[in-house]
Amino acid sequence: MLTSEGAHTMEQDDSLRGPKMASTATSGSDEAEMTDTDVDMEMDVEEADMTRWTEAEFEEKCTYIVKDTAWEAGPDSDSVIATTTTRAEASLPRNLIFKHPADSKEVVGVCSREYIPKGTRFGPLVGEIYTADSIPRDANRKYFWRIHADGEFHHIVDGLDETRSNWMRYVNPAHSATEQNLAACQNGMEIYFYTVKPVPAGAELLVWYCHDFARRLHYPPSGEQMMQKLKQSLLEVKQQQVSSEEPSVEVSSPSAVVAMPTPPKREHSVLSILRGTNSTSSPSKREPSRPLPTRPNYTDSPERPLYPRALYPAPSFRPHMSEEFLSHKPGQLCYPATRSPGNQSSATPSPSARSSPESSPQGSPSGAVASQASFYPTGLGSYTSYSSHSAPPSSSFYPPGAPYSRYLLPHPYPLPGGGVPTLGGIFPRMYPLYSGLLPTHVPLLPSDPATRRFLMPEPVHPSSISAHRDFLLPGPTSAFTAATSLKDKVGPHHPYPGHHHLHEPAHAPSSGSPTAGTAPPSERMPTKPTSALLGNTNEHCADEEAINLSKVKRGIGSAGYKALPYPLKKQNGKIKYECNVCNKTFGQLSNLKVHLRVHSGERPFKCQTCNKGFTQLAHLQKHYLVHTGEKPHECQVCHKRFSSTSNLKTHLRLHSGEKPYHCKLCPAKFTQFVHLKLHKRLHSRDRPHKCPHCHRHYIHLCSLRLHLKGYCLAAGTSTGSPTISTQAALEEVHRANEEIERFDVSEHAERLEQLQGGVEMEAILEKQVLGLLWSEADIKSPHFHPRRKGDELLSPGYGTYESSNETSVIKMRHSSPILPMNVTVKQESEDHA
DNA sequence: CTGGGGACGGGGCCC
DNA sequence: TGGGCCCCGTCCCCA
Repeated sequence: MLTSEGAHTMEQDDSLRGPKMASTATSGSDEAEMTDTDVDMEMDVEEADMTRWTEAEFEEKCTYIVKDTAWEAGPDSDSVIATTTTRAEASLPRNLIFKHPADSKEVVGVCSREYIPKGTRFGPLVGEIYTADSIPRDANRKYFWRIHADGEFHHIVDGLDETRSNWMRYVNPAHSATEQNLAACQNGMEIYFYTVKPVPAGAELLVWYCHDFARRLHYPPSGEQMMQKLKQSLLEVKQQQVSSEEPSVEVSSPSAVVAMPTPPKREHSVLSILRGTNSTSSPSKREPSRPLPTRPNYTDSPERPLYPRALYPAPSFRPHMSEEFLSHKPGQLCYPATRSPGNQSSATPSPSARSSPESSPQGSPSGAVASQASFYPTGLGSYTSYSSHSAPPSSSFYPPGAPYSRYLLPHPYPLPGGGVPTLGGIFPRMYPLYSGLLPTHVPLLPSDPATRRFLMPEPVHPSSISAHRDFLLPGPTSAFTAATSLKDKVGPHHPYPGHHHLHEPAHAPSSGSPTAGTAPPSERMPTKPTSALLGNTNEHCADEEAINLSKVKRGIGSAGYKALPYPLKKQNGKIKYECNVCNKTFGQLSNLKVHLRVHSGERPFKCQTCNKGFTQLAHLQKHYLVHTGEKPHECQVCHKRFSSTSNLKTHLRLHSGEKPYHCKLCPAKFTQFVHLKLHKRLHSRDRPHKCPHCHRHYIHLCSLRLHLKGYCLAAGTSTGSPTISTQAALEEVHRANEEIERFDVSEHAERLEQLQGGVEMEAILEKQVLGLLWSEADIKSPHFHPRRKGDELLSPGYGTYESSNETSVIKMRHSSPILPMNVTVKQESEDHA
């Protein structure tokens, strides 16, 4: 989608709109309760160079909180989730997505599903807690995170065990300040990751310590410096021809983890890495819980430098999202719940390459190169090959034309020059040290004001004001869609508000749903829509809300800051949620979310038997009766059975004799609307007198002439029609035409035509058919019922002209408001013609 | 053409 | 908030 012509559509722009936009909108809202200070603070976040922030500042100023997806099923639970995924994977917030290598479901990184604003907090990091005394002697320290209290070491949070840690363990370390988008901070006794820059959709989350944290651990303030440091060390080691049997140093205390420059035990020799060969040692020895995966070896060339994959990406390289992602199986995207335990065994080569900056960043170069996938000994210092690939533009996840490509709203994020990031442009960011070897002309992140403006346009809809950043309620698909109103997101070029959402496969239902039983384990019937991909529209857990942390901490009532992801209206004192596409309003947000699937085309509920998709689970469940043949609804009169209540109700009309669909042109009545529609065709046949301006045609010329006497909207002023400017006036004209139609099919028109009347006659006709309807004298009368049965609208000479529609009491006016129309039977409308 | 039924979409409301 | 249930409406097919 890099070449998509829609690269600059509003949707994309809007999708990248950040907190600044939202807060700006908020500040101008009537509903806004933000103080100037609040706004300033948020502006601070937007403008600030967060790399210099203290941990306290992160905690105080950052605006959004994204919590983990609830982990309700314990490891011993019988739930589907528990049996198919680990806690670490299941905890992934929905606005994030795992990165997988090809042909493997191993998690090798974490990417954003969509735009994530600057100042977003993830966490806290979850893992096993070790005190200085409880650290296992043989502990793998690659996922260690040190917690300090009062300047002293307090305990370790170990993210090694996927069943006891959360998704944050999978976040790869940042090579440099350029690519770093997360800063790890300790707030209280917890570790959090804060976005230090806006994260475009599809970008990989790459973390490095915040200043305070790094200083506390005696680490370089940036991954770049760490890289340089390690690179230098590596060269030294190389010169010394360190053997692969280099003894490792066991670290026996947490402090040693930090202070000691000695790396933990390695399995890969420096030599082997330099040769681009794998260590002969078994990966599983080193990483029992995460065996080495089998994956393409891009480093088998001895000529390749430390970043072989960066420099020599395979021609067929593409970011390794899940297979499902690439194969566009909506039901099996990288959703934690769909993961099977078996897949997890194919772990990445170096789990340490993951999220733990604590493990032993200061490890020796030998450690850094011990694994081809790990240039840093452990933790943040470890760089896996996969992490090197980092996050591609979202479009890279979806081949052009892929069914899901259109669901990625932020596709290629727009660039100032109108271009989009290319693969070549990605590598410099991923591999800053070697960026000189790759095209660097395409910036990847907005660093200049112009770009920022481009990526974060001002709000376009006043109602988006409500979607300020203080409280980000998850949108249909993501925690961050709430940051902007849906209307903003949709934009003029984007009729599908939910398209930026990935179809998130849902976990299988635990209930005895009729559809559940037939689906194979791998293709269980979803119980939750995706998207938000909408949203995954999806269907967000309450804990997935992004909350304005700063407001909360300031003790400001949350109610006044609750932002709504959709434009609001107040009707009769009740809040209504308005669809930005069709302007329909809904009393409940959930209804709107479901409704939005109509526009997005999202059909997250798929029948496993016939693969048909549905927007609602209930529809799928009803549909399934087709396959089972079940007809749960029985007619109590004839005991005939039906699959739906709707059809039973229609059927019951046969017994009751009810025919609610009346033809307005003749006495015909029907039990079903469709029958009325078909019937109506009869009335439209053999009408030779067609209006030259609109679709109407009449049996009699006099009817056409009457229609042309100011009642043809299409004719406009050329025929003397008044300019119709109000809805009420339109309705009046519409009803007038209905009256003309009724007259046209009546026998009175037949007789009138034979009279060959002149202009004077036509005037009389108009007055008779229409004029009386809105005579001021009659309007003034509260008892005016021109179409009341038995009334004679036409002069005695024309006999009685009576509409077949007895209840269509038309009350017209020239300027006074239209009186209510009593309709007791269902009438076909013009739209149905 | 009319009548009957099947299937499905959309939305409201309640929990 | 999201799921479940219910209802209405619509389209299609067939006798």
